[in-house]
Amino acid sequence: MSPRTEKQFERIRSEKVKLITETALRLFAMHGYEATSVSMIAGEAGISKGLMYNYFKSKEDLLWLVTIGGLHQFLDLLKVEDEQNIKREEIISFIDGNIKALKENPEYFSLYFSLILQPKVMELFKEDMMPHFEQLFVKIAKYYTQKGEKNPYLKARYLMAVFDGIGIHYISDTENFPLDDIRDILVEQF
Amino acid sequence: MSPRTEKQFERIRSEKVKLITETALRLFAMHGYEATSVSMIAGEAGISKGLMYNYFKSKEDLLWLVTIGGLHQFLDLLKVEDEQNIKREEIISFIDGNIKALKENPEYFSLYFSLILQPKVMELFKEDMMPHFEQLFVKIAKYYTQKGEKNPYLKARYLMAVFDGIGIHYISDTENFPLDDIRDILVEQF
DNA sequence: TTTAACTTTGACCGGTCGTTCAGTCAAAAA
DNA sequence: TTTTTGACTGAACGACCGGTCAAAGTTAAA
Repeated sequence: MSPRTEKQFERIRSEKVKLITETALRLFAMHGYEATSVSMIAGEAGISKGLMYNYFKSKEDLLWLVTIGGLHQFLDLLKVEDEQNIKREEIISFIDGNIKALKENPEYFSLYFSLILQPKVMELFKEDMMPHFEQLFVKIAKYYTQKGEKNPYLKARYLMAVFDGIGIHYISDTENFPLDDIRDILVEQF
Repeated sequence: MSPRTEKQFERIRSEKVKLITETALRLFAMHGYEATSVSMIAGEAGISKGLMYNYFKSKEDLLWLVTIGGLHQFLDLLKVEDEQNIKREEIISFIDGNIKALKENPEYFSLYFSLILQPKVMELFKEDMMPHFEQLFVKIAKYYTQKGEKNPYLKARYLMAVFDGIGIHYISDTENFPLDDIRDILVEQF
C-alpha cells in the first residue's frame, strides 16, 4: 500500500529539516534575517525553493523554529535542579554552561543578539522568551539574597548584562577574545 | 546670476541632510538596516524617494554616513587629553561619558550593535572603526598597568565587554534597566 | 507492472526593492 | 519680466522578494 515505510519518510523528513534549519541559522547569523532570502537558504542547502515550503509554512516560521529550538537547547544547559538552596557550585556551573554554549553555538547567539536589538522583532519573541529568562533571573537573585548581598536583583541584572557583553565580544572577535581568562574573572567576581 | 546665494543653498542642504540622517538612524535602529527601505525613510522624512539620491549616492552610503558620524560623536565624548598619566578620575569620566552617550544616543548604539553582529557587514566597517577602538583599548590597558594590575590587557578587554553588555541590556529594556545603579557598580569595580 | 503516497522541482505570481532620470518648481538675480 | 539655478518630484526600470502550485520523480507494496 505505502510506497515507503513510515520510518523511511520520517528519516527523510527529519534529515531535511535538520539540513534546512542548520543552513538557515548559519546564513541568518552571517547576513541577518532580513538580508537572507529563502532562495539563498535553498541554494546553499542544495534543494529547491519550493521544497522549503513543504517543511516550513513561511520564512518567519523558519526563523521561529531556529530561534526557539536554540533557546531550549540553551536553557537546558543551565537548568538548576535544586530550587531551594542554590550553592556556589551551581553559579559556577551556570557560568561554565554559558561559556560552553557560547563556544558551541556562536551562530545561535549571534542571531539571538541581532534579534533582540530590533524592537519590532523583539516584541514578537518577548512573550515566549521572557518567562524563561525571568525564571533564570529570579534564581540568580535568590542566590545573592542567600549570600547576603545588599542588592541581589541589581547584582543579578548586572551578571546577565556582563554575560551578554562577553557573548557579543566573543562573537565579533572569536579568534582573539580570551574567553577562558574572562571566565576566570567571572568566577572570581560573581 | 545665481537664483539663491551659496549660503542659502548650503543651509537648505545641511538641513535636509540632517533630516534624512536622523530619520534613517531612527528607522535603521528600529527595524534594522535591511528591513528599512529607502521609500520608508523618504516617506517618514516627508520627501520624495528621488531626493534621497540627490543627497546620498546609495543606501549603503547613507548607512556609512550615519554610523561613522555617530562613531566620531561618540569618540569625542571619551577623549582623554593627558596621554602620559591616566588618572582614576579619567576612567570614571570615561564610564560616565559612556553612560551619558548611551542615554543620549540609544538609537546609534542599537544600530552599532546590530551591525557588528553581522560578519559580512562588520568586515566593511572594521578597518575604519578598529583603529579608534584600539587606541581606546590601549589607553585603558595603560591605566591598569599603572595601577599594578597583573593582566592589564585582559582587564581592559573585560571592561569593554561589560560596557557593551550593559549597552545591549539598556537598549532592549530601557525603561526598566537600572542604569545609574549599574554605573555605581562599574565605578566601584573598575 | 501498476498504483498509491509522498517528496521534489522550477516556472510563475504580485509586489517591493534600490536606483535612475526627464522634467517641474520656487525664488533670487538680471 | 525674464532668465538661471539647483532642489525636488514621481514614474519607470530591472532585479529579486516571499510564496504557490501543477507536474514530475521516487519507491515499495500490491
